[in-house]
Amino acid sequence: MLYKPTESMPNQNPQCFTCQWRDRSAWCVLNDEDLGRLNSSKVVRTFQPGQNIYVQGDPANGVYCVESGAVTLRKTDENGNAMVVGMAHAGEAIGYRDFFSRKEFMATAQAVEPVRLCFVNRALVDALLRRNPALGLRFLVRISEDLNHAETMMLQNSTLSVRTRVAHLLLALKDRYGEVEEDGTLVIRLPLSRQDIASMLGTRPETISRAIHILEESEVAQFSGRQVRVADLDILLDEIEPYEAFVE
Amino acid sequence: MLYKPTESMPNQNPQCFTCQWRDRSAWCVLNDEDLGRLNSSKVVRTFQPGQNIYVQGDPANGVYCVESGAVTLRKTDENGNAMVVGMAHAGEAIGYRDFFSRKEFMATAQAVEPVRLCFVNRALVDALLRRNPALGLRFLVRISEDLNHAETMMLQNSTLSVRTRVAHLLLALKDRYGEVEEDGTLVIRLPLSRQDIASMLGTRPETISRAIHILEESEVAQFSGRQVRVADLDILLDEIEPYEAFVE
DNA sequence: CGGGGGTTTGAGTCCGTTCAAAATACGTGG
DNA sequence: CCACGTATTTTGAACGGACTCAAACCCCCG
Repeated sequence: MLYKPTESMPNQNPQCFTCQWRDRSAWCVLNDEDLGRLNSSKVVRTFQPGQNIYVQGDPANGVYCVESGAVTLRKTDENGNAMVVGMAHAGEAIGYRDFFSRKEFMATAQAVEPVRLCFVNRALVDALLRRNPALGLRFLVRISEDLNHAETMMLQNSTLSVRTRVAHLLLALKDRYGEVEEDGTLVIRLPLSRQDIASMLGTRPETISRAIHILEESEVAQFSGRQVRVADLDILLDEIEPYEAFVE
Repeated sequence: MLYKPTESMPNQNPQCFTCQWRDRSAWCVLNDEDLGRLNSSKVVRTFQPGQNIYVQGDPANGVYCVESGAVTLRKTDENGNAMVVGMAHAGEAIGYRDFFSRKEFMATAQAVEPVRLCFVNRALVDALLRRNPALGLRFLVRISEDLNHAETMMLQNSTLSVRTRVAHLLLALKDRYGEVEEDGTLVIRLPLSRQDIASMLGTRPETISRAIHILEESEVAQFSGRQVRVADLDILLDEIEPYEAFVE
């Protein structure tokens, strides 16, 4: 699978001032002067699907900011077990958790779509933090949300069936990767392979296949490759609310 | 079970300046003036085992700092499933994650030992953060470590057997709750009930009982109530390193 | 001595895993 | 454009670890 840079990445040298994510990213608190520093010091890099942006164990010498595409964050333990612990999409930063807590990355970031991102080195991040304390608070909010998300996933993984977890994942992906057709059908284009989905839900690819099979039999969703069609969103929602119509 | 306040909490009104955790807590970056503000505004509260310090859903209107005792952090989902997502011990802060990210607590904090802690209200935390940006960075490091820990637990819960997870937990608790006898035996006093251990490892109390039974049969550790005796630490370590002596 | 919550043990079941093979998708080279 | 080799996905069958339900046991306290 080859992607020509000119196709998916028309703008070869994006400017922070005109970045479409400027208002939503953590950097939005910067004034023009500091944004200028960021703009001139950042390094733009591109990655093809499957390529690693950084690897667990690498020195965490900066923060990355996704400009386009999607990224998985994968954690591996000493026995070689691996798991996708999160994703990052356009407009979001990655690597900041490790940047703040450790000297090295505690996860591997891998492109799942063609990715373009900006690298901000440690010296600059430190300088910006000193000049604008609000930036630190921004990251504080981000990481707090990440932590809440991680603990929510932990709870889900140990209390919910794989089938229900797949339903949860579909609902989480629908905002970013879904669109509604004229007849009301929700169509989601999965950014992840079955293997990655399995890894993300803490289970095996075979189990994901079976869960998908059951969801299709139950008329919840139709899968063909990475395309998912959900005719009735309410049926999908029923999957995650077991006791919905429970009347005392 | 009744605890007389005078027994476990001799010092009724601790001063931040003489706090034994002063150098280790996030507040260590404060200068004397700010520490004085903290000292005069903080509210000291005590809790008995089983009592809730705050409940999931409460407005997160401040940060708590554990002065003595131990606390569990328990998260509950909309179906009523609950899980212990973490613990906090003397010298550590709690509630800061929710304080920064949300308007309400995303977990319930419960005393598992008699607890004394200091409450710092939102206005003061905000003021201190403004006056000393380094305080924010301190919390940033803390939360980053929490996040790393949460993701590590996630990985463990979906790749390791309950038996191995119990071994991991013993090793994690030994630093704080263990002591070594003359003959080299490690004795750990568990701060948690079997129910809480199960909840912490994402499983059921019955499964914990069985895992403990097997660990005893395997001569890894002897359990009697909340006391655990580990004769040979290496045997316990073998539990968590499956491929230790693997030679190519 | 008699509750009552927590813990342990037992038996049966289920969900997810494992191992293996077949089917499908995909990128490459002819 | 089609044929081929490889990687991913799906399906099948058997196994196993953890769950559920239930009863017995314990220990702490009243």
